[in-house]
Order: sequence, then C-alpha cells, then structure tokens
Amino acid sequence: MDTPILSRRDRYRTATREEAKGIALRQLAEGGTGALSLNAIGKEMGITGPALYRYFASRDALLTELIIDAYGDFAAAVETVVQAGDDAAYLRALAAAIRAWALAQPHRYLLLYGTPVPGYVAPEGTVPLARRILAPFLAALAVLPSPADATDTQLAVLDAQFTAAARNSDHQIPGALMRRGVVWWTRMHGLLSLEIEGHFVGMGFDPALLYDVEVAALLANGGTADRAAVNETDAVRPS
Amino acid sequence: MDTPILSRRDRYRTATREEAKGIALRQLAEGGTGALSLNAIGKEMGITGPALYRYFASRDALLTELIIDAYGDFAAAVETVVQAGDDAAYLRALAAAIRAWALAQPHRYLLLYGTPVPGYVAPEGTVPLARRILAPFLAALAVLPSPADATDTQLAVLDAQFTAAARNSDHQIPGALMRRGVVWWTRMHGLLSLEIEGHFVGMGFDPALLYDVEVAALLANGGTADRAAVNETDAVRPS
DNA sequence: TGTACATCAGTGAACGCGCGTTCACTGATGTAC
DNA sequence: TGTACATCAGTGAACGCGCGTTCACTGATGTAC
Repeated sequence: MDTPILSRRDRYRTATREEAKGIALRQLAEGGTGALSLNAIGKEMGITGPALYRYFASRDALLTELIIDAYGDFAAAVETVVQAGDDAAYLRALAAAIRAWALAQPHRYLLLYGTPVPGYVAPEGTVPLARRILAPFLAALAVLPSPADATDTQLAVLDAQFTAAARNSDHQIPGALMRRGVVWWTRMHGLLSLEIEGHFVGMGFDPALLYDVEVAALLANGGTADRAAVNETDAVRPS
Repeated sequence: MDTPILSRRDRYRTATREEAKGIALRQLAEGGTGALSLNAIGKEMGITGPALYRYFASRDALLTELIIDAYGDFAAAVETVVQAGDDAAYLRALAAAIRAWALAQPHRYLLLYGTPVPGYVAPEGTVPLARRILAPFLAALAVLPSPADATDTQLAVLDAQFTAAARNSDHQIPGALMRRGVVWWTRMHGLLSLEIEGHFVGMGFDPALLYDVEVAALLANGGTADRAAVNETDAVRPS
C-alpha cells in the first residue's frame, strides 16, 4: 500500500461515494437496471440530485463502476476458495462459491451476466476481470484429466478454434482446457440464471441439489461428452 | 375454425393490433424492455399515443400479450420438428430448432427466459405454455434410456422431489424423466443466453459448434452424470 | 334504398411524474503564508 | 497563531425530454328499421 494518508475531506468523499453505490445497488436489486437514478439516490441520501455529479461523472459512469466492483467482488470470492483435498473437491468448492455469491447478490450477478443494459456500452477493462474468475477453474481442470477428448471430430475442431484464439491473444491456455472451462461456465450459468430469475419457482425441486448433480456430471466427464459412454448406451438400448 | 366472418372493422382492428405489436417487438429488440412505450409505438404508426388505448388496456397488457405470443410461437417452432430417424436424431433436431428460434428472435427469447421485467407480474396461464415446449423433449427422452440413474443417492433424492411434485400437479411425468428434461433446459439456456447476450464475442470459437458438442454430451449420458465414468476416470488418473 | 341511431377510431389537451444534466451561486473546509 | 485565498460540497432553479393515462370531443363506419 502506498501512503494511505487521507485528509478528512478525502475520507468523507470516499464514504459518500460508497454510500451512494450501496444505495444504487439496492435500487438495482429492487427495480432493475432501469431504476438506477442519480436523483433517486440523492433523495435517499438526503441530498439533491445534482450534488452527486461531484462524485460521479454521469449515470453511466456510476453503472460502470458498479459493474467493475461486482467483477472484482466476484473474482475475490472465487479466489478466496482454498485448495484443499483433491482437484475434484476443489472444483466442487469453486462451483459452490460461485453459486453462493450469485444467490447472495443476484442483481450483481445479473449485472455481469444478465441481459445487457440497452444503450450501455460495456467498459473496456472487463476481459481480464472475467478471466480472473475463470482462472482457478482452469488451474484445477488442467490437472483433472478429461476422458476421450480427441476421439471426436467436432470436439477437435472446437478445441482448435480455442487454440487459435489463444495464439491471437496474450494468454497461453490450451484449447481443450479453455473449452472445458467454457463448458463449466455455460452449465453453471444456465442453472444460476434460471434460478435467480425465478424460473424454478413452483417446480418442486431443490435447485441446490440439481446444481450439485450437474457439478458431479462435469467432474465425471470433464465437461466433455464421453463418447465411450455413448457406445455403451447404444449397446444396452432395449429398442 | 369457427366462422371467421370478420367485419371490415374487425379486420382493420386486428391488423392495427398486429402492426402495433410488430413495432413493439422491434422497439424491444432495439431498446430492451424499458423502451417499450405506447406513445413511441403510436408515433411510429402515425397515430397519437392515447389512440392505442383502444387496442390495448395498458402498457402491461401489451407486454403480457407479447409474452404469450412469444411462448406460442416458440412452442409452435418446437412442435414443427418432425420426428424422423431415431430418438437421438429427433432430440438433436429439437435442440437445433430451439437454437434457431432463439437466435432469430433474441429479444423474444429474453422476454421469456431473460431477466424479468421489474415490477411486472408474469401472466397466469404461462405454465402450460412452458410445458408445451418441454413436452417434445420429454417424449423423446422417455424412449432414450439414461444410464446409471439409480446408482447415486443425490440423483435419487432429486428424482423423488420431481416425482412428488408431479403428484401435486396435474401431470404424470416420472421424476427421473422430468429431471433429465430440466437438465436439457438449463444446459441449452446457459449456452443460448450467453450467446444472445454477446458474452461469447471475441472468444474466437463457433457457438454453434459448442452447442452441438453439448447436445452430444446430453445424448451420451441422458443428462445424467455417468458415475461409472467417474470411477473409470479416477482409476486412470495419473496423480 | 334511405334514414336514424349506435359504435368505434382517433385527436389533442391535460395531469403528474421522473429522468439526466447544466449552471450560477452560497458556505464550509482546507491550505499557504 | 492568525489571516487570505483556494478548493470543494451542496443548493435550487432551469431545460428539455418522455412516459402512462384520463377525458371530452369530432368524424367516420357500421347496423337496424
């Protein structure tokens, strides 16, 4: 840390900023992205709307800050998971941490992965933040072998695409590994977004249990169709 | 059909309604749910805003109608798929139809499965519509066996929950079947929502290919973790 | 076929609301000598 | 330690905008005799 000597003014300033952002998050949780209003935030703080322009350049600037904060918070929550036990246990713990964070702050999760705000352009430095969240998964997946990877032509093409993309980027993640990470991502997101948005309500099952089952499925085949299993199934099929 | 004798007025009326709804859909596509405005629709039709109150009771009523229409359209698109070839091929075709519809009209897909409109209460008769979409999948999945179902306690509990829910409802779908259908749903939704919302942009892979791979994975294990494969993997593991 | 009435589409003004944002201004807090 | 100036927080008015919705009203289209 570099000399955190803050004047009274600076401390007050950051405190006010944080208070405003906290209220903004609550407004977001209650009314969705459209309900984010500098005037309304000011009103709740006992302050005029225009006063907030001393703290945020515009409404979009505040929204951008909330998004970046959410990314950081999410990444921090994932990085907090300690690597204990074997890799499968670690991956299970990572998946559980993601679900816990998403359910604890659904509006922030939707801010990152939900329907994009119309007319709002995502901030630039968002890619490394997204990668920070994926990184622990990739680290664990790299150790965990995935069966029957190269036996499928579709898979081979897909992995080659990821490999090529890595060449054009600044990272060196193997294509097959990246693909497995993305599969984890899409499956977890499918479960979490539907749960958060209330689409499981009234279906009579425990979303946590389904989540566990799906994580187990991911661990079982490493995020890959087990083509050996296909043949087995076909052989066993009664029809 | 029951006597479709419509007066000139009635025909004009439905035509105007349809035109308004079409413009509403385009506005939704451009500006998101918040941009849906009766005044703006009227303006685009060369009509005053209040005039639209002759056709729709309120803004929410129009939104409800759009949602119900979208459900119907989506269900119709799924039901159009002809059952040719074996069950796996049929399921692949169903999954492809869903992706095609979702990508062709992303805003309508998000209207059904995206972030809920804040303050808007979903219409009542939505459950049977949602079930209409799931039904063809369940029909095909019922024939396709899923391996190693009962070997896992978590799975057994989950299936029991679905079975119990079916008892309390008006349908008679076996728990394990319903669970497999939900797994198809969550996986496809994860892929489709992330693709539609632009989260795959710049990653350098073909979303269609990943979709195919995931459908293949679903077909391979029937939407279930293949626990036999887990043990195989563990046995092979180098670490 | 013509007339009298009912129905309906659409207008335009109005109400009340909230939004983002700019701007000139007042007071309080900090800093430099 | 005291004074002079700069910095900053916050106010309140204003601009222009758009929204949903109600209401009294005008004209055109339909229907019944």
